[in-house]
Amino acid sequence: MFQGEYTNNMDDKGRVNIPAPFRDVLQKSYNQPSIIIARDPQTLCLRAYPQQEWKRLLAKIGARPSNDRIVQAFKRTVISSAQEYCPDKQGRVLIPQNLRDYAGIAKSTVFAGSVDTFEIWDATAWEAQLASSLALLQNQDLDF
Amino acid sequence: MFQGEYTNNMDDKGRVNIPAPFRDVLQKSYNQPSIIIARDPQTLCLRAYPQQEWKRLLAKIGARPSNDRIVQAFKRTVISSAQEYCPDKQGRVLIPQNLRDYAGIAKSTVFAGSVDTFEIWDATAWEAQLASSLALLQNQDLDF
DNA sequence: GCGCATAGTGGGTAATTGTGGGTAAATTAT
DNA sequence: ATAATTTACCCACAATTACCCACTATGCGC
Repeated sequence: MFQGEYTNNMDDKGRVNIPAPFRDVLQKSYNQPSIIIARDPQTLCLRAYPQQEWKRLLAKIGARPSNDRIVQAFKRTVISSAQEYCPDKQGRVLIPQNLRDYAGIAKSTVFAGSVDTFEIWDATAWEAQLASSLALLQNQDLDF
Repeated sequence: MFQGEYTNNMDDKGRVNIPAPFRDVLQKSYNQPSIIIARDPQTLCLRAYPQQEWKRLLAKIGARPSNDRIVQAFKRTVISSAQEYCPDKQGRVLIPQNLRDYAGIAKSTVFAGSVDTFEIWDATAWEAQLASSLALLQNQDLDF
């Protein structure tokens, strides 16, 4: 399972290193080095899925009526952006321009574990998001 | 399955390159390089079907009573515009004028994967559509 | 403190993909 | 039938991406 937060730099070609611990999870828990990266529909970040988790998501979508507006919107935002990536020998993937734009990724990039997927953020956006997430939790009674 | 978003330029002759990953899917999953392109009845874009998926669609239409008004409208908009295209050696197809007009395609053209078909958009129209799809999803509780 | 291993970064080269344009065939109109 | 226009096919170039190698930085054990 994916956990932890890591910051890596995207180079001029648009490549970023997938944190080694995440690559380990892919290898050990999923026996598959490659991931599917797509837009996150709710927030301006990207989400990376191991193949198995991606298939699960597709199955959920497939179970719904295909003329559903939400399903259509989902296909247009998420499915359309999704692509499979296999890290190179150094553990990097090339994030295409449209996805970089969506998440506002300039250079400093944050990888955040999210149990069975992980998120990819622009470092600045990540900090802002973190602050607001904390603010939300502080006004809440948590039973865990 | 078709996924990912790609932007290619239509040249002066009206030809556009089908993104290589899509051609791969056609070859590997459908063993057939050619596609059927037709108007999308719901939005101002074109939809490309592998032969097999197109047949499936025709079967669905055939199952309905042929005097149904919806079926008639569907035939007049979609079926009438449909044509089979085989990419040339460079992977391009020539989109006829009437279809270009329908989708408002000028030059910059977006190909968006949509599981078992893919959509063809004018780049500007695509961006507008993407923005509204995102707006729709962000106000939604998604259970997937 | 020193060396080794691992993680991350930068850059060069070769292959693939995308683009522009020319010529021949085919289609349509005159 | 001939001319004009369009479409199909082919070749060459440009841009992008994948792949490979080398270097740096950091942590860990000795």
